[in-house]
Amino acid sequence: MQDSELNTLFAQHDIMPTAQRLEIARILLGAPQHLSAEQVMQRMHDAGSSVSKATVYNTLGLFAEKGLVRQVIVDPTRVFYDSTTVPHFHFYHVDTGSLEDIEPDLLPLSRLPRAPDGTEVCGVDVIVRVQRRS
Amino acid sequence: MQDSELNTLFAQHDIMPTAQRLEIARILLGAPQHLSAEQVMQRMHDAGSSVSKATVYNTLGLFAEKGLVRQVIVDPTRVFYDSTTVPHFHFYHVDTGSLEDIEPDLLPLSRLPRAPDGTEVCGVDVIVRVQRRS
DNA sequence: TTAATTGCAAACATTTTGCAGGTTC
DNA sequence: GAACCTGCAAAATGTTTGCAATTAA
Repeated sequence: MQDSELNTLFAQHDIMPTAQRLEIARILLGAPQHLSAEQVMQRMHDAGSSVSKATVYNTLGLFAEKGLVRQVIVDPTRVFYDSTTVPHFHFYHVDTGSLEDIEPDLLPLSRLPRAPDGTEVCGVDVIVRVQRRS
Repeated sequence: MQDSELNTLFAQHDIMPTAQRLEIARILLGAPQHLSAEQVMQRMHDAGSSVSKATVYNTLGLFAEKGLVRQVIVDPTRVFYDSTTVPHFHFYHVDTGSLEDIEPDLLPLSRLPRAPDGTEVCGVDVIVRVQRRS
């Protein structure tokens, strides 16, 4: 992804571009993937970039709030950030702690139930937990 | 639920019955509900029972492992324990942090995708997040 | 008596926050 | 110069663990 694209994306999502945010976006949005905050930090460190832990957490939180990435909650011990924001579902490999996208047409969620009175749906998560076959 | 029932249930799930475990089971299994560890502790405290935090956490973990209750992971800040173990799905009220069961026939998940090679499905979680209508 | 459970406090891991210093418009 | 961002360290949160004392088979 080019920096010009990223800048457009940031503008569309009302995010002020800074060096650290662009760096984090380059890592996370470079491919369809699911990374935890720690994994993002690790990759930045590997790439020789120096960003503080607080900034990584705050930036990922900001990205999620602004709709640039999606949080995936499958494990009480850490949040994953998903670079794919179009609706789709996940396999969660409980042995490895990794996420895998499910092709949307493989899991037809034909109709959603009506939301309870006074509420509206703001997200649907489907997680199929899988383990190594015994 | 009667103590004799609970004892049978414990035996079926290979759980050694102790006073604290029965107490926790009475609270959690008394109705279809979704409680966090802290909520269980609160209820025990309200009922005048004294059980340590560690025992509550360890007991809930044990119940989940033995299949007596189900963990529901919807919020990175806490795990809920669901007294209903038959397959079903959830509304999660993001405003209140509470869970509500979805009637199974209202959400037809007709066919699951095949699990990735070498893996088998060990659980399916569907969470419909809802918020107060704006 | 031997194994298992409990309770307390301390440890843990992830995430958030307060605040001083720096950057951007 | 006003508003915002960054980074460090400290705090907060939910959960787990080590270990001595207790309880159960």
